[in-house]
Amino acid sequence: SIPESTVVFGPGKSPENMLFLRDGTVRGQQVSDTGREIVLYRIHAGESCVLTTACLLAFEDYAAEGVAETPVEAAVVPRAVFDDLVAQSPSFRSFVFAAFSKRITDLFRMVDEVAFQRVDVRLAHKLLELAEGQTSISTTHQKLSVELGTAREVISRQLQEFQRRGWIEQARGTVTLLDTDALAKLAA
Amino acid sequence: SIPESTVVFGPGKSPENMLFLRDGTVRGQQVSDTGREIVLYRIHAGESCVLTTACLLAFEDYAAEGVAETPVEAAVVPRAVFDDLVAQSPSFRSFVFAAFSKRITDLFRMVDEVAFQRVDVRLAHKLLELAEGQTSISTTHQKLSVELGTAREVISRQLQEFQRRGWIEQARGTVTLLDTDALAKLAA
DNA sequence: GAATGTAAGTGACAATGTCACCGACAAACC
DNA sequence: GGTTTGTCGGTGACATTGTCACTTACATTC
Repeated sequence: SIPESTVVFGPGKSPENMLFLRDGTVRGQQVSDTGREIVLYRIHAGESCVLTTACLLAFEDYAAEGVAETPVEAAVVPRAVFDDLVAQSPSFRSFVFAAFSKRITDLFRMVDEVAFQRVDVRLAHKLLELAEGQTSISTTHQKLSVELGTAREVISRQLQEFQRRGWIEQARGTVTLLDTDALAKLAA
Repeated sequence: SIPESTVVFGPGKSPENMLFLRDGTVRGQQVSDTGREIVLYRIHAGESCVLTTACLLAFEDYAAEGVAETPVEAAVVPRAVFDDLVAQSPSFRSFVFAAFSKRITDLFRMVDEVAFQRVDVRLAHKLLELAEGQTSISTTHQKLSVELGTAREVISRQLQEFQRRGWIEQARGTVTLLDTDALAKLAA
C-alpha cells in the first residue's frame, strides 16, 4: 500500500522491484531544466509500472518521476521472478509486450500533440477527458498547464476565451462545462 | 536486402516479421494532419526494428513510418521464432528489453526537447550531431526542419542568425561549421 | 538559351511563451 | 472581529515561434 502523493520512482529513487497496480493511479511526469513540467502518461489498476521503471534503471540520469495520484495498492515483483515469468508464461509475455507497446504509442501521440497541435484544441480535449461525462472539473489553471506542458498564463487566456464564447464557466479551482458539443467540435 | 528510401513499416504496411539490422539505418518519423513531419528516432546496425513494428501492429491506426535511410541489410525473424527466443534465451531477453528501454527513454527526451527547448539550442545541437566531427553538412533547410519538427522558415531564420554571428557558412544544400565551440556553448 | 523544379529569402501576421507584476480569495492566526 | 499568509487567477509588454503568401536564386534538363 502506498499513500497518495508518494514518489514511486524518480531521480535517485530507482526501485529494485517491479510494481503491478491493483488499485489507484500513478502519474508519470517530467520536469525540465526551465522548471516547466508535463504529464507523460498515467498507469491505472491492472496495468504495470514495470516498464518505465525498468527503463529508467538502465538510463539513470533522468528527470522523470512517477507519483501516486491516489492511494495505491500494488503487487511487488522482484526482478528475478519477473524474468522467470517472462521466460515461462506466454500470456505474461504478451501482457508485458502489450504494456510496452501501449507506452510507446502513447509517447508517439504525445510528441505529435506537443509538436503539432494547437493549445486550444488540446485544452478542449483535456477538459472533456477530465470531465468524464460530468459537467464540473476540480482543477487549477496550473494543473492544466502541467497536463499540456504549457504555461499557466496560456491556460488562463484560453479558458477566458472559452468562457467568452459561453462554452464554460469558471470559479476558483473549478471549471464547469456548459457546451460540451462545442468543445468536442474544437477538439476534433 | 532493402534499397534506400524503402518504407519498412508505415500506415497500411505492417510487416509480419521482425527486422534486426545488420547494416544501414532506418529512420522512424511521423507525419501530422497539418503536413508537418518530425524524426522520432533512428535504428542503426546491431539494433532491432522489432519494437515499434510490434507496437504498431497492436495499434493500427497510426501515422508513423520507418524509412530506410541507407541501403539496409537486415535479418528477418518470424514472430514465432522471436517468441521462442524471448522464452529461451536470457541474453536475447535482455537485448529486447534494453531496446525497448532505449526507445522509451529516447521518446521521453524527444517530448522534453519539443516541449521545452528553444529552437536555436536544438538546431545547434543537431548541426553538431550531423557534422560528426566534420565541418561540412549536406542537407537542406527543409530536412533540418523535419529533424526538429519545426517549419522550414524557422530554420532559415536561425541559420541566418548563426551566419550573421560568423558561426556557420551556407551554400545551397550545405552548411559549413566555422565555430563549433560557439555552437556547442549554445547547445549546452 | 529556355523551361522546370528545388532551395532559400522575406515580410506580415497569428499563436504561444516569458516576465513581472497585481488583485482576489480562503484558511489560519491573533 | 481584523490580520497575515499562501494559493489562484488576471494582465500587459514583449520575445519567440509558426503560418502564409509570395519572391528570388540556383541547377538540371530539354
